[in-house]
Formats: sequence, C-alpha cells, structure tokens
Amino acid sequence: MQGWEDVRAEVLRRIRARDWPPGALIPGEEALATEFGVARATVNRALTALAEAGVVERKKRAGTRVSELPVRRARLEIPVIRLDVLSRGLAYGFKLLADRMVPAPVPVAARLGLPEHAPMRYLETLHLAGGRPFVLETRWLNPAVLVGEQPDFSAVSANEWLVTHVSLVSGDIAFTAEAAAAREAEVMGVASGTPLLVAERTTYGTSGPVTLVRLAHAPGHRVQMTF
Amino acid sequence: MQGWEDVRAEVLRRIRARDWPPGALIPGEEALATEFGVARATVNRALTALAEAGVVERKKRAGTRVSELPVRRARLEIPVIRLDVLSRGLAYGFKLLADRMVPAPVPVAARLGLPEHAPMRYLETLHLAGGRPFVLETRWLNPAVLVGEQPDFSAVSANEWLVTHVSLVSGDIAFTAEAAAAREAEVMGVASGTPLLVAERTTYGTSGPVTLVRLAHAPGHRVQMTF
DNA sequence: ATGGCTAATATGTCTAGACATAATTTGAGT
DNA sequence: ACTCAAATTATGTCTAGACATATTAGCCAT
Repeated sequence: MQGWEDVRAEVLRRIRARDWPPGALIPGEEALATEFGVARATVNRALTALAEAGVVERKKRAGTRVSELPVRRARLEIPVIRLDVLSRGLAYGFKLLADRMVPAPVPVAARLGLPEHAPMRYLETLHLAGGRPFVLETRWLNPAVLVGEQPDFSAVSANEWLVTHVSLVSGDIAFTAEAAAAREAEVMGVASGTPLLVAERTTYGTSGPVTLVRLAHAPGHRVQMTF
Repeated sequence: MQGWEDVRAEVLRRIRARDWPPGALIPGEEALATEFGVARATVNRALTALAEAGVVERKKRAGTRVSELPVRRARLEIPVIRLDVLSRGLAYGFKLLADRMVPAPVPVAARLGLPEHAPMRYLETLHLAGGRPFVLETRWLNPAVLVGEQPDFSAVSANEWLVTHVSLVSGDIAFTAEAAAAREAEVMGVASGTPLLVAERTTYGTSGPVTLVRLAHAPGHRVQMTF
C-alpha cells in the first residue's frame, strides 16, 4: 500500500476529484513523501510518470502543477500488416505487383532528403485478408539499406523484411482520406473515386533515409487507438 | 558522461549496431552497472525507459532481451481544435449549428453503454480556420455530466469546455475515410461524395460515459504523428 | 524603474544497500 | 518419467542521503 503506483493513483484521484484543479500547484515532493510516509524518490517516480502522461507539468524550482489543457495522447501501435490481418482472424496473403529500379521522383526524393532522380527501388504490394484486397502498399526504398543483402520480396513482404532487418530510428506517419485513383481502384476492386484511408510513412535508419511508403486501405478500414 | 540517458544511448547504440541482435539476451543490470561504472539503479532507469519504448522486453529472472519485432509506437497528441487551428497560423472561429435534446439513437447509446433512447444533448459545431470550414463536429453528449452547470456552447465550443471542465479518464479514437453525405457536403462547402477524413471519439469520465463525437475534416486534412 | 547579481528552493538524478517478486532450475520423492 | 516443492536469480522497487541544475525571488546599484 505504499508503492509508487499507489502514490500515483492517489495523486491522480485528487486531480480528478478537483481537490487540485487544473493549473493548481500541488505540494512539493518532500511534503507528499512525508504525508504518504514514503521516500521522496518514490514520490518522484510517481510524479514523473504523471508528467510523462501529460497530467501534470513539472519545472525545477517552480514546482509541479496540474495541466490546464491536459493534452490527450493516444498511442498507435503500428503493426506488421501480416499480424494485423491474422489478428482479425483472416488468412493473410500478398501479391508483389511491381519491383523495379526507378529514379526517385522529385517529391519522393525531397521527402526523404535524397538527391533528385537518385536510383530507388520501387515496390508495389497488394496485401490480402481472407483473399480480398486489404491494403495496397506503394513503397520507395533507398537501395543503400540493401547493401550485401538480396531479400526476395515475393517471399517475405518488404513491410516485414524491413522491420526485422533494418534498425529503424525515427519517422513519421500521416493519415489522409483520398479518392481512389484509376489504378488503385482497379487493383483493389473498388469504384474509382471511392474514399480510401491512406497512411503515408517515412522512416529513417541509423545511416539515413530508409523508405517512404503509402498504404491505401480498403474501404471501411478503421485505424483504432486507445487513450 | 554517466547519467542514465548516456547508458540508454549506449545500450540503444549496441542494439542498433546489432552487437545485440533482435532476440538476444543482454547482460544483466549488475554487469552493465559494473561496466559503465554506475549504480545498478541507474542502469535500471535506462533499461526501463527502453522497455517503455518497446526496444527491449524485460522479465524477472529471465533477463532483458532485444525485441524481435519492435512494435513501432506513434504518439498522437489530440489537440483542442482551436489551438490546432491557431498553430497553423490561421484565425479560429466556430458556428453552433444545432443544440437540442434528442433521444439517443440505438448505435450511439450502444457505443456509450447508455440505455436506448436515453435523452442526450445533440450538438453540431462547424469549426472554421481562416474563415473556411475546417472541421464539422457532430456530438452526442451525456447530459449527466452537466449537472448544475449551464455552459453556453455558442460562446465556448463544446470541444474546449469539456476538456477544461470534465475529467476525462479513458477513451478511444478511430480514423476512417468516408464520402461526404449531402448535409455534410453542403455545410462544408464541398461536393457530395468528396472523401473526408473522419475521426470518431468516445470518451469516458470518472462517473460514466461522457460523449461520442464525430469530426469530419475538410478535404486534404492530414493527421500527423511522429515516432 | 531597470538591469543584473545572489540566494533560496523544487525538481532531477545518482549511489549503495536492502528486500520483494516472479520465473526458472534443480532436486526430491513418487 | 513425472510432479511438486525448494533454491536460485534477474528484475522491480524502496530508502536515505547527497549533489546537480534550473528557475524564481529578492536585493542592490545604476
């Protein structure tokens, strides 16, 4: 009954109960430690966790205060597509539609910070769930990450190969709604102009940009997050 | 040169460099503490941070191993719409289009776990950025959270009032791409059928469900996350 | 008033040692 | 072989005390 999680729970309860309303300064670590009968380090652990969650804001000398506009953070766990499909209870499969070297188009090179028209590997993969189109993956891959390796992207999808073979350091992901272009519509078996949820990801590794991928999801797809 | 962040950085470097490949067991805290010349608690802090980030997995007695399929987690910071607009350098405004009590439709009641046809407050708000439609907010609000309060949703948007006046405990958010329905198209000034990025949020407070809100974003809207 | 120095203070982090807890390994005993 | 209990061991957490660092508040001189 005196672990840091108990301290966190009690502080959180008081904030939720508005004993300490938004913007208020809460007692210092020393005071809370005395009140709860624990060491200051334990209170520190609890408050640090609440700060990471965005519930309080902490500044040296200024103390700890309850966030005014608690930024709600949702965590998205980006799954490997195969596992995503399997977790929905559907059979997974994929078809490699294209695999060729192409000079990078200007917008692609710009996004990844590569020289214009640098040679890149262009891959098109259609992921299937229960035999039906699930996601159309359009990928630009920096061939520099493949030095010495000859992955067979028709046996293991590029999506999965990269996760296990390349250390990804950072990146970003953006969601948009777009009308299915003619080719997309045909490949995915939907009417042209159908709204598709599109995810665009860029990822960087230890030694530079790795890939830019566009995932066009089948109609009705939901990207779900909890907070 | 001997803080926990340095330890984290060095361990991360070795993982990235594949000194410790995916699946491998890394040395125990004691061993690392000795090697780096710090206390075990410092190594523990570093490894705990890496575990939270999903880079390693830790189990008592079994030790710490490098994650096989490092789940990439992206964090979405859900902004108050007004601040989102302002951060884009545009003037913010909103229009309250509807505000009435309506018996909850079955799907709404079901999602929030309320009895069917329970009376709910239905709100429609059009958020404007630089005078142009930005988001159409369609909200079902549990009137139980308003006991004793009489917020004027034409003065402060429901979006913002809730964040500051109700303690939100948990919730979920889902993104989909949908074709603009006739009414949506008219209100937002786009052609009917235009793909819109739709966010659907349900939120729960300390004393039950709070609200279900649907945010239909203007064409071209991007929801951006970093990881 | 204004600018800048100084002291006070709350959080940030580290250490060394201790006990708690969970999971694996080992060793009986059947 | 098999089962169950005990010993082992790596991580999880706590304590008490210390020093580091950022930031504020107060003071003094201009």
